[in-house]
Amino acid sequence: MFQLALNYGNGPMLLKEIAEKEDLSVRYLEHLVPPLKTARLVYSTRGARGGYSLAKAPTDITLKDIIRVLEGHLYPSECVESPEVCNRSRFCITRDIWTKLEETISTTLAGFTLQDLVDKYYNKTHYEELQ
Amino acid sequence: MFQLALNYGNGPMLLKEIAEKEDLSVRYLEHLVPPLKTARLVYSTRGARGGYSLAKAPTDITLKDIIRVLEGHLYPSECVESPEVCNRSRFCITRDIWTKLEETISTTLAGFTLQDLVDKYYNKTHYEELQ
DNA sequence: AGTATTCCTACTAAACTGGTAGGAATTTAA
DNA sequence: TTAAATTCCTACCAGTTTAGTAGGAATACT
Repeated sequence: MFQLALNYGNGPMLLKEIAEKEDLSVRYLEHLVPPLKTARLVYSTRGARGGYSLAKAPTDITLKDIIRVLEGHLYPSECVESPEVCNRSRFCITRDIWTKLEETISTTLAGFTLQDLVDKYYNKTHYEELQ
Repeated sequence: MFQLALNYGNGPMLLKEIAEKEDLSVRYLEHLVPPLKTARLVYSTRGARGGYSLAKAPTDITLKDIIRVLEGHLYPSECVESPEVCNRSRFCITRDIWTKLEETISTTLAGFTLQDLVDKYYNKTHYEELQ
């Protein structure tokens, strides 16, 4: 998603390019794509000259959006979302803590957009050029 | 640890009691104890009339202490602590985010002590009595 | 028609999680 | 001194998750 953000506005990007730049296999990346499409964070064009693009501006995609889609949840324990998995949920003190923890994780990740990463990236590059 | 905190000041507590109150097996609890001892969060007395006690006051044990001991770490990716696991660490933007995330998780958990849980517990119980 | 590329489904190997099991060591108490 | 209670140590195990690989179908451009 970071590579797509870097490429935003320049047409579709190939998995092959992303694979090279991020040192991952195309086969693996293919696996990550479907949920991102369902969540309408990216769209694809098939066939030759195809590829992937972000479906929204990098300013409008938070890391929370992405991680929720790729990892499924942000809580440290299932019981936060589904109290019924444990019959102690009703009065469990620890569960209150897990809930709090999910909130801060959630807030932290929602605080970063893809654009922030892009900006960081250019700052870092710039910084290293000055060394 | 919560049960030990509830029992703090009343001598050693049996794993059997904890197992009953938390609906876990003694066999499983036995597994959790050694790291807690090494970290000097609890101490034990063996043999008949033995059991476990907190090694410090509940006010002096944070949830971060406990979870670090039982779960080993708080970061979402190994690279936060060990940059060498990935040769992209040096310039990886995502790693900066994982580091930030670990910080907020860490801070949140360090913000709760066992005594806070005990207090919450009594408040809840009290609240339910009023229903 | 051929090539490039996404898309779909199945498979797999290693690690992790949440346990169970057997039995030795230690302490108290009758 | 023996029996009972309990922690302690080591080994094992089964299900789930993670991080992939693999084959080949569908689609679109040239």
